[in-house]
Amino acid sequence: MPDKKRITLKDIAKDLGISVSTASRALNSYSGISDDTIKLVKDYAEKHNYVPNTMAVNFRKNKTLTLGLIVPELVHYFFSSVISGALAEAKKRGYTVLVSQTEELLKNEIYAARTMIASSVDGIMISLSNETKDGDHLKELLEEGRPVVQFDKVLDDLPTAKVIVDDFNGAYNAVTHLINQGYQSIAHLNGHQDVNNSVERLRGYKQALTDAGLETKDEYIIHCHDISEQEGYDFTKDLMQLPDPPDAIFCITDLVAMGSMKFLKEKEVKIPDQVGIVGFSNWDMANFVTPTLSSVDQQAFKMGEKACQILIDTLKTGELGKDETHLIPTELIVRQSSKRD
Amino acid sequence: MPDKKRITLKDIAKDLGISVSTASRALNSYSGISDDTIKLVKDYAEKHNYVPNTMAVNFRKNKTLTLGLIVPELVHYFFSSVISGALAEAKKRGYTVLVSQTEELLKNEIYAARTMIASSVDGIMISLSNETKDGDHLKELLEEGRPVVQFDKVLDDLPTAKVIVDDFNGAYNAVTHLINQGYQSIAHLNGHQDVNNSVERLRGYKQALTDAGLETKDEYIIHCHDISEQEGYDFTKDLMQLPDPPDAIFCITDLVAMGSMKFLKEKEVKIPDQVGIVGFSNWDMANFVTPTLSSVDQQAFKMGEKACQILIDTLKTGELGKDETHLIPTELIVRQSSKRD
DNA sequence: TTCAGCAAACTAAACGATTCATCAGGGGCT
DNA sequence: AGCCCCTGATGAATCGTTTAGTTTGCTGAA
Repeated sequence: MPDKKRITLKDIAKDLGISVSTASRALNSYSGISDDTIKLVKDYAEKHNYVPNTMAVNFRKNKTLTLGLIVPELVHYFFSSVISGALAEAKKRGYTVLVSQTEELLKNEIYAARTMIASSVDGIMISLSNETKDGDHLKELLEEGRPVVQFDKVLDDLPTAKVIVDDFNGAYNAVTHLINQGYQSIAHLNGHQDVNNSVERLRGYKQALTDAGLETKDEYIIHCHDISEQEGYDFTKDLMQLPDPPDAIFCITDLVAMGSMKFLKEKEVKIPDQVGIVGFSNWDMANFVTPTLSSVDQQAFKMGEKACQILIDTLKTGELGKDETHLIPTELIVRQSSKRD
Repeated sequence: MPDKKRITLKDIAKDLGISVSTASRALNSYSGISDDTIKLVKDYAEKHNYVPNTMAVNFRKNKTLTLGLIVPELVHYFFSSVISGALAEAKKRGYTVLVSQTEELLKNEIYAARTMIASSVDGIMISLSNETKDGDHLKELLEEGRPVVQFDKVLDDLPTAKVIVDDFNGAYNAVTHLINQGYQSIAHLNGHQDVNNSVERLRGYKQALTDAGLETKDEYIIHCHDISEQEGYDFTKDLMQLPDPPDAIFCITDLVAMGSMKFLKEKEVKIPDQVGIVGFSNWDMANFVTPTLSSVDQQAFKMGEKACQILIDTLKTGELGKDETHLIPTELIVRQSSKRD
């Protein structure tokens, strides 16, 4: 059992014949310490490989330099990218990150929030589960003075900073692109109308059509329930059986787009010649399907970065985050599935 | 600024007219406290929502109930699954997890290890970066008595517990499956021979051929450098231009398999009729390519679980982990790309 | 010469929980 | 009655660091 005991401030002080407080101040470059002493202590610390005991520091300062990050699903291109961005920003600013996933269950989310409190993180970033309808468990954090930043799936009436994807413009640009490619009858596989993202994307879709002088048809707008590949398949089938089938489909998600393309390929409908497809999310698989799938990139990495940045800024200024919403711009990635010229 | 001050043991003691130590012992169900007092204290704590200050406990006990987890790449199906498994196990046993990624760079790995030490995690799980050739930065942890568990990409001569995929049997089963499907000339797109996984998979490939009485041909074994889709494409082209081209390809990775299939589809070679393909990793995209890709699932979730379990067991027993290697069995997922009957 | 002023160092308290060593009091035993 | 032992409770030390408050000693001005 190695357990090589770490050297402490006390050891330094004793060996150098100074007091513990002097050693502490010297290392932290506090005022009221001579340059000589500072050098002396720093050299000694360096040489003896002094590492301050973080637990003691945390305890004393009542800060941990640790942030909590709660996501619904970890094995997910979008969320792992968000985490990646948050980790990068946190690292840059000297913080570490405690990660937890809820599997889209409220009870896990509450548990995670409690755990974060217990681990005394300085603040948290969270993307809410689908089940979450109120934020009592987050209020507990706020009441303790630990700031919260919501991202992606947020609760509007919870007074915290929020970072969300610019779904409206993402959808708007995607549909406008389809129009520019010459598609005339564009359908939209949308999601639940009680989910914000779905609402915004639908709004963007409609606005793009309107702005281009195209009419919106109700039968071209279908709402998925569980946003699965199967639904993409089934609803595309429905769409293509309409008396006046669409010549392009804007899908709420790449997964739905996969199902959509699967059906079309089975029926030997040519993509993009006969029907154009654009997805949303830009999963890595968009590159690997045939034809490759055009998609709206949500810049998840940037979202993680931004959320983390806001959180740390809040911690630094000491103000308990303002209730501001930040939009992350999307980027349309055009691939084969929608390029007709 | 809310900052509702938490109640402390001292408060409880004062209000109840007992000593702090009695309160502490009562809450921790120590011996030598009457049942009456225990009930009294527990009820009071419950009522006033007492939460022990974790930082103080950590400090006092020199334990954090926090584990470190270091992976090369977070945005990656395999690694995010590992993390997911580790988080699940950690949660089950009351631990939290600090996550960090190295982007396959040694310098980041060293930094991450340092950060973990500084954050005083109780122990860490790590999958090494490609650049890592020695484990000095991990020895620092071991010397502090913090156990380390290596997984996936490991350094054999570092005396820690290791959890790795059973690459040999995974490859063996994949190739045997191809043989059973009637393929006779099976090629293998392998990786670097200084990476353990590659060596093992190659060994499994050869053994399967030998056991089936088939001969191994050198020109059927190609070593990729960066294991990319492009390489899969290029090397498959090379293979198919041989005077005696293979009728099946076992690819070191799904990504390589993607490239392989891309080439074959472009040349209108029928998969699986003319050429069978099996990949390794079972990425989610294996389900979305056409035809769907047979692949060896590495059970990443289980690997994370196992690594975490070993780590926590080590912590509980207090022994600094034995140098044992645990193999995680693989599972062959047969899809269209290799099913000929 | 004396003392205000200041820099540099020190002492000690504090953070909140755990735990070792101690103590009071009561019951049982001789 | 005197002694021991046991139970239930207490006091105080401790973990390593930070920091408020104080002391020391020196310089330079009155």
